[in-house]
Amino acid sequence: MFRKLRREVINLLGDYGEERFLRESEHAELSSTIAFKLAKEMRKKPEEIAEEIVSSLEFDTKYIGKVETVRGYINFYTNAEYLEETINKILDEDENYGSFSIGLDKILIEHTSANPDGPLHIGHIRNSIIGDTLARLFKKAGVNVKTHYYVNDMGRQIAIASLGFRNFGIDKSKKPDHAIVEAYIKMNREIEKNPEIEADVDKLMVEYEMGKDEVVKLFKEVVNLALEGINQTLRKLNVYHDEFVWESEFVRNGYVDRVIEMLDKKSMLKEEDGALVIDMQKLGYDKNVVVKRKNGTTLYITRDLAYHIWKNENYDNFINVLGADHKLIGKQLQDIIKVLGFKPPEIVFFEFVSLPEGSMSTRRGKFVSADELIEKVYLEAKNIVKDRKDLENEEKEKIAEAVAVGALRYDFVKVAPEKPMTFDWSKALDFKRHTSAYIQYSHARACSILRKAVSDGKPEIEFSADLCSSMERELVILLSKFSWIVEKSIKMLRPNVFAEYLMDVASKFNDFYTEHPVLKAERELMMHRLAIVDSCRIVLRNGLELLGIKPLEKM
RNA sequence: GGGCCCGUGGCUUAGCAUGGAUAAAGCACCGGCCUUCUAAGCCGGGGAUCGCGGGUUCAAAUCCCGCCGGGUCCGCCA
Repeated sequence: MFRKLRREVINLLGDYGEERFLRESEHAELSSTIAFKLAKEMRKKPEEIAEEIVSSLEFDTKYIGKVETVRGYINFYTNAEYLEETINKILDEDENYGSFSIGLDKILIEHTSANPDGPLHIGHIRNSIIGDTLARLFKKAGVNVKTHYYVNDMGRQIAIASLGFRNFGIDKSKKPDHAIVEAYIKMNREIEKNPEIEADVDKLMVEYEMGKDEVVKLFKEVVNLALEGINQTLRKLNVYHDEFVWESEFVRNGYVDRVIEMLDKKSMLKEEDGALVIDMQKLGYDKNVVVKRKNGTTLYITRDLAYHIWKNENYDNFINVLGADHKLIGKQLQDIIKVLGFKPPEIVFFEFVSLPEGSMSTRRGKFVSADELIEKVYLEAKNIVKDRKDLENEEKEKIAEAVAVGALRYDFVKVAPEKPMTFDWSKALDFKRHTSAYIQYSHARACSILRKAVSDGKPEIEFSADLCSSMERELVILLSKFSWIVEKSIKMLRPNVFAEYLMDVASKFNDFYTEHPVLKAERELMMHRLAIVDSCRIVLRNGLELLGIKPLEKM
């Protein structure tokens, strides 16, 4: 609805309707600052220009109720019809409320893609949560979204993990990713003590690339075990991938050779110390990029280039979610893909999650695993509901689970991707304001009122704009912004924008809740307020689902 | 050394894309609100030279330049 309102304001302003001068503000639904911009060239005061613009407008509008000028600002306010249509649309569309079409056909989002050498840690899940939330937002915007986990099965890490697996075996009683990482850490220590083992690692990598049966079998076993564990963790977090694409596929299916041919045709290749490199100086970089080692094997970038050629052949748009440590290689990838005449991926970079004692390292076993975090948060949530007498045990467990996953997802999604985060247990275990529990709680409160209305035999609802208090009006306008915020989040590739919005809705709903008794109100007022409560419930529920958080009806 | 990112009350953040109206929240702290739809809630209070310095502008947390502090990258690793 708000998108419609914006369009109406833009059309009404005509030549003055440039989007960049339109603001959402606390003073009005929308205001334009165009008069300030024109003041200089027209050599007039902004106040006068604003007045002139407003008096020249030809009102033939549906949702604009009032236009005012205040010291140069042109302020637009909505009318009763806008409020009524908003509520009716929400109630009518229900689970589809907020859906719209942003005009993109299909998109591929690649995220998480952690090396399959151990469990996901809290840095990886920042990637997963940003990627999964973006995927949900794009779906809401009518885009056909597919998600990929790019499996780095050819890396040195995997060779080391495989070597560890072969030498020491694994503890089969443990979750497979945790078992693999033990072998991996142990093998790394072994290599530190005896650096000559590096040669075995190299040999293994060559053999895997050449496709030696026994080595392929070994790598696949290790990678599959790690992925099995990783996928269990992701499913707990409500993170889903449509496909797991293995790097080695691109070596085996000829794409890697094709990329090297293409690069050669563009005269981008040269030899350096027996290795094949891309001449990056041509693209303005200091150092060249090796695509084939002296021993004939390929590198990560070679396979990644091949993967992106494949993406170009199968999708129109693609987004990668990557840690900020990949900024350089990400930019190189984009530039090389462009030179080859293909479309580069858009990349969402997120900064690191560090521990208070410093950065994490899988190799040294210095990390907080996602599983450990989920478990601790779950136990804390369970501790809060344990004394409740109105809930069955099974229900308490479900609530604790949903609260735990929500707390985690919200903690990570609410922070802008470019901000570095330092992990803090006390904050992770907090369920007060500014957490998903607050939003879930608001939703549960709305459900509770509606449940009671039904059991009291007063289920009729009917919104009436005339009965709106100023607080209710504000709340309804906020509800009307749902799809607009989804659009904004997608355009900026910042899911935290949507997370913030939903918190606002919850907060305004709680304000409404304390100030406006619903079931004790007179019949008409009650029907009116029930309509607002139901609309809030729908917006909160749809919003939580967009964040991959389970809406709870009781908690 | 060079590139990129971050720096907003004691702590954690929003706002920065597209400059605009008294800088917005949470945690912590102090004080109030459960015979009334769930207190995982609500209300009130104190607390900010928006890292520092310059510039552009009628107007800068937001744009530009310099500096300081922190992070990160600059592998025939991924």
